[in-house]
Amino acid sequence: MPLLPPDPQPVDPAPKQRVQDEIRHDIIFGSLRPGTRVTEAALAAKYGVSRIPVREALRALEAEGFVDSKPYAGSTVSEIPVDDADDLFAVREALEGATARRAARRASAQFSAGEPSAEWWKARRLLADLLDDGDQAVAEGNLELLPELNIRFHLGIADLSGSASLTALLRQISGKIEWLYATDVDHRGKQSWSEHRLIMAAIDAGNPVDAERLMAGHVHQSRVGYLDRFATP
Amino acid sequence: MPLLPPDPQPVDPAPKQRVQDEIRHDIIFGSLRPGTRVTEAALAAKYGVSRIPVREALRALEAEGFVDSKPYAGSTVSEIPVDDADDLFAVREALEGATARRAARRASAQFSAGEPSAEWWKARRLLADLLDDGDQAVAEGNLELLPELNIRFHLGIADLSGSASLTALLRQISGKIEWLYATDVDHRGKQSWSEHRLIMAAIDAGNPVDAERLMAGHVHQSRVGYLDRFATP
DNA sequence: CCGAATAGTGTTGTATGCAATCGGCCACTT
DNA sequence: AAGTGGCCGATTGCATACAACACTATTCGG
Repeated sequence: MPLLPPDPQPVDPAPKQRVQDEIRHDIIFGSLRPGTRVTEAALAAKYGVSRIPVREALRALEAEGFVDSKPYAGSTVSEIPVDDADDLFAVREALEGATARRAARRASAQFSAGEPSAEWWKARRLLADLLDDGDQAVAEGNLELLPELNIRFHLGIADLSGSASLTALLRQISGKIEWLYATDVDHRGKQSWSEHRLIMAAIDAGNPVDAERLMAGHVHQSRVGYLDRFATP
Repeated sequence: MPLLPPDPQPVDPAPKQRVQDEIRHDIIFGSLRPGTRVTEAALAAKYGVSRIPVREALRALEAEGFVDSKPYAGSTVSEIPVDDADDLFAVREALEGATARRAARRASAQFSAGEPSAEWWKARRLLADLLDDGDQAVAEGNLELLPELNIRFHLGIADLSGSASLTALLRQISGKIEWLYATDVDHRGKQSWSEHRLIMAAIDAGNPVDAERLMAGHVHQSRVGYLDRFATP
């Protein structure tokens, strides 16, 4: 019986990154509940890779605060930091106010210096698509898509700010905050999403003051909304 | 010539952690300048371990924002985020205000509920030693010891707050901020260090309001001092 | 019957080897 | 001579193999 050619499967571009994103997604939105014990071997089998990529993914997720590891003892999914909710939102307000302000500054700088750079256009284009996707989701009532789109929008703004260190911080904190909403599926409605276009407009207009104010207010609204819902004072 | 017995060296307790701390220390304080290309093999040889612990350390440092890695292309030391200085300080004010406040709350909670837990005592003890070491360094004029002690004090307060997620965030941001001071050896003087005892006292007194106010003011002072020195408006 | 030392099992930590990929150099073409 | 294509060294990504350690259960002594 003739063997088929070795492996015409589409080559997996980056196993480690894929594994890391999958596990994080499963923790934030899905199946991996806090306290669950996760072993490298099990995850390796689940994703069809060896332990090494899984190890690296777990280390990264540990740095992001989603799993706790003890040497030779294994890893477990962290507890959702509900007690830190208010503080996390406070830090996020400061952080996202800064990213929005810087994004607006950078936008005007890009245009005043001739043609914007390629990477700027790429980031801006991504945001345009995200806004469209979100609007479509709202129009069709697919509110369950919003949490993921929401993260990506805010990270997109951070990218546009051009600050790697602020983006890294936001990546860490926004994941946690989205995690807080884990049990609440359609927690933020159409109102919250529509504010994104206002923020985007302020950035495009190169208006740092409005961009920061709108973003801080936007974040503050979700903070208040969260605390109203899950009052843990 | 007779061979010595195999390896009477004191056993290395945690190579990966040690390597990671060493590299980060070299980046923040020492020899590894931004833009330097770091290869796994070279670091492995330097620290006498195989590539795997080095890999994991580099991944962690990448998550912390100290190195940039591209797949199959290698890693380089990141640029010092001088442009983000003001924003990083702003975020840090919000963050450390929160940790100090929570540390004070937790302190009173520990004592009101009978005997404090063992881990609380351990963290508190560490801070006591740090404060003594810092005072001694100031008294003897060893100001070059202060940056490292400073990081550890602030992280110690975060530990005392009992919030893992806030501690993780601070770990990331405080490293960057100390990095900003890299070129300036004795940047903060005796005044700044002495404020630490005031903060500690407010926490021990279980006074969240004072703890937050003092800590925020303390951080704000270093922010102002930094911007005065390296004005990049 | 109970406590403590101990062997067993499972999991992580590290080392080595090989394959995939990137960057630069050189010959070749136009 | 400048641009272009392909080859080669260097480096990382991953898989397999083994060693070190933590946790559990079992057994032995009291």
